[in-house]
Amino acid sequence: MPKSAEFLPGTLDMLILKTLTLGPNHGYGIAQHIRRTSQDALKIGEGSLYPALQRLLINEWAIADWRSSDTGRRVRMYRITASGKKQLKQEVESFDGLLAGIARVMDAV
Amino acid sequence: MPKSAEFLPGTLDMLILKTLTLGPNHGYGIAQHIRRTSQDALKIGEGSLYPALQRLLINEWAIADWRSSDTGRRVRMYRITASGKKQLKQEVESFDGLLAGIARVMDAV
DNA sequence: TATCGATGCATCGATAAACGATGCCTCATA
DNA sequence: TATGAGGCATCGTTTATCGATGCATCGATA
Repeated sequence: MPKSAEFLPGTLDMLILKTLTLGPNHGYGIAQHIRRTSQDALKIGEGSLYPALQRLLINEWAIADWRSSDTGRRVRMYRITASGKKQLKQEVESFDGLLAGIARVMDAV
Repeated sequence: MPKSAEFLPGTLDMLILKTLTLGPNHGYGIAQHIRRTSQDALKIGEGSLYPALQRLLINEWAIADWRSSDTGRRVRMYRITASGKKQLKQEVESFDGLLAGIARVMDAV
């Protein structure tokens, strides 16, 4: 597993993909959205964020293009693909399954 | 994170500690209990199980002693400690917090 | 005008958890 | 007597995450 379980490892891609279903977004914006929406329960560092975004691109679960303002400020906008939506659905199903399993163990008497 | 997310990384110690609150148990028995109770959702391999048990011992969240039958069959029985129960409580709280955060993100519209 | 904090990109090395494979032993049963 | 289940454990590999670092833009404020 991860270096330290700051938050649940393995769920990052899912969270990012979910965020992208709300509309195209850029890295920093995605991280902010996750942090705010989770009410600070999930703080994703940049050292986790950008590698995760690379994974999404490599697997073609998202595409990206650069937007630059006239002043030279550049932003990389990510957009979820159809394949990404399929992947998200699978990850949610798998996550829910694991969660149900964990719940059964944790509730056992 | 882990080599592959066969099940949610970071939850293994919690699951084992929880299992031990049901009574002393040995490695194989713990794994069986988790598998059965989770209805096969969680299958923990031996390459994950024994290192996890070592962690519990090192942190003194559990203690262990060998039981051998007259024939020479040996079993290592694990027992949760008071410190282990405290740790379990903390892990459950942290887990629930993360879960709530994830839920908020995944339910966002 | 200089500085500071937020925004924004990205990489690097370290860490550690989980995994599959492997090896060895006992025991019951087919 | 071979097989499969029960039982212990280790080894090497993989991989995700993390903190630190580096660089640049921008608005506000001191």
